[in-house]
Amino acid sequence: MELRQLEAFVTVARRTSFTRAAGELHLTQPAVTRQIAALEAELGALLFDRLGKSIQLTGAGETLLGYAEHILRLTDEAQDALEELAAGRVGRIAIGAASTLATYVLPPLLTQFRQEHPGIELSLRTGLSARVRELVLSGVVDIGLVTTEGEPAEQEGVLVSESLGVYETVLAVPPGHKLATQATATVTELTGEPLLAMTAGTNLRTYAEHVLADAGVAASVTMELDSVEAIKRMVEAGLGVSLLPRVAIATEVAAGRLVALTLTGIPLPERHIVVLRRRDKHQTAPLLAFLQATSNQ
Amino acid sequence: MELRQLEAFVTVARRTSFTRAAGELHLTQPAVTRQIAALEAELGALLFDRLGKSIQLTGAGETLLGYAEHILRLTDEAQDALEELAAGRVGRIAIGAASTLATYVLPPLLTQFRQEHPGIELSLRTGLSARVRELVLSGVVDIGLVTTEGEPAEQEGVLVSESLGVYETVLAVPPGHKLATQATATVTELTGEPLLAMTAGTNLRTYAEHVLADAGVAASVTMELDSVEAIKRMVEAGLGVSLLPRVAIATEVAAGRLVALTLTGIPLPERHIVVLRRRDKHQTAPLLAFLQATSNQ
DNA sequence: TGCTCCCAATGAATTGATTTTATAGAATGG
DNA sequence: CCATTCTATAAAATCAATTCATTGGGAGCA
Repeated sequence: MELRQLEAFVTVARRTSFTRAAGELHLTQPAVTRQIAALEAELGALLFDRLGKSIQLTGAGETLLGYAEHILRLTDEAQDALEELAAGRVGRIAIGAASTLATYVLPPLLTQFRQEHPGIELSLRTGLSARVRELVLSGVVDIGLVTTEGEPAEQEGVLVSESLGVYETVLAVPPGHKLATQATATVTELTGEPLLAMTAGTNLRTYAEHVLADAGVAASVTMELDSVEAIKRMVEAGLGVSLLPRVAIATEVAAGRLVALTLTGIPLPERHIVVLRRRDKHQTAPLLAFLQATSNQ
Repeated sequence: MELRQLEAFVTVARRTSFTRAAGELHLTQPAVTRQIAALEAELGALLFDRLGKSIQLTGAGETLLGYAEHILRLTDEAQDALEELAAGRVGRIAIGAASTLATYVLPPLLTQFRQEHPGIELSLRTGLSARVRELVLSGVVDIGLVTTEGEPAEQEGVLVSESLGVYETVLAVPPGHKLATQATATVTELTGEPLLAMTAGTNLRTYAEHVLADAGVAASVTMELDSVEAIKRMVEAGLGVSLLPRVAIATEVAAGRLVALTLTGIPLPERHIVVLRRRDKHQTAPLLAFLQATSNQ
């Protein structure tokens, strides 16, 4: 059974004539005759009674006709659905993102994207940057948003990277702090300051320790927390200062609850916000739209 | 899009491998690759991301997979349905029958047939024998049950005939009648008897008149009715006698309410109960079962 | 009855599509 | 880095479908 044969069959049944069906199908009459004959042979059933000049569906033919019309309608629907996908009107994007980015960068981005592309489903998985990289590699997510040490390699293995900008770490102090009037701060100015930090093992903590060590500053970590949000509240409460991503405190800075000081004289390479994807994974229309939205941010 | 391609696609998707799918389909791997490639080209969409060693359905692939599985399930169902038909477990027989036969011959036949073949729908159209013949010719009914004058021709044009037996016309008299003790009667014995007859124009009336005329008997038609049932009631009531088909009074004879006398010395050829069908119309399994049931009667 | 028209079926040749064989190219896993 | 294990591709062979030309059979009409 082939769709071509079913189409011929349905046409013959509708026009009650092999010859007329042939015309409609842009075929010759023998071709149609043979397709029906092939169907009949395979199904082991006569589909038409050949009553001399006219033909008539048999019971088997009527039964098959119902199925054939259903099947052909489904093929049309399938094609329509794929066109919708190709046009980017519907679809699905699976995003993997490092936790900080998922919390502070993605929400406004996704909100806007969802408004502009209401037909596209979004799914989000979060994790450490290394884990996100694995998700992209295995194809579980279409793209990953991670942070990197230094300028990302354009391409490594099957992965393609594109930087969305610098992922700046700033010094967060409460408005009343003695450094709060400055726009910038050197790492050495942190000497003696009570420092709030993420738990050991996180990217942020590792980076902070590197920064301090490379500058020869022996800062005292007075409190260790497992949540950026918690650290922010502590700093606001005047319990100390902290090195935090600029994107993580943008809201508090705008509201005047925190002050962000750009760190100068940092010996480490700048970190970047990077979009990651497999080179060999097809970029669907929705994905392209999303990538464009992130770039324009 | 062809079913062969969809089958290949579904297999590849299920086994997540062109090579394994090829084995399952009893094809080589390049053949499968080409079928998928053809699908992708026609649909204008990538169906799988080729991630080096492994492959993964794209969004378009997932969309198509749903349709493809649905479509393939329908083709299986269609084949099953046609097998049911071929096996004669389901089906439909359209029967045309002359009115008398429909009333007195068919009911017990159909009752039994329905019990033995509960899956087969039966439809019945009645009419004069000539009309039934037209219905068979035009293919509106699968077979016709008619009465004929004389032995039916085995084949005339596209019609095939088979006699089911003699359609005997007998003399119906009430139990107390003077002829009621005889088993047979000659036509001349009808002289002077009050005769009840069908309305002019019916086959039965025409036949009765021929019988009487050819025997030189001038019988008086005392009452003309348009229903065999009515005539039977009148004869039972002693209002006269009548020439009726034996099959039409079998019940009353068995119950002792009427007596049937075989007519002897009839100059006309015997009438037959005949099954009529188009030679070029396929005999389905249900139809064959029905024909066999009628023959065994 | 015979004639013509019209339709489907068939045979042979051709065209077209699919499959196989053999091989290349690419990525993974040790 | 090498061996392995995938998919992709090129060319030849096989298989299937289409066309052209023709036959056969029923229907309509004189």
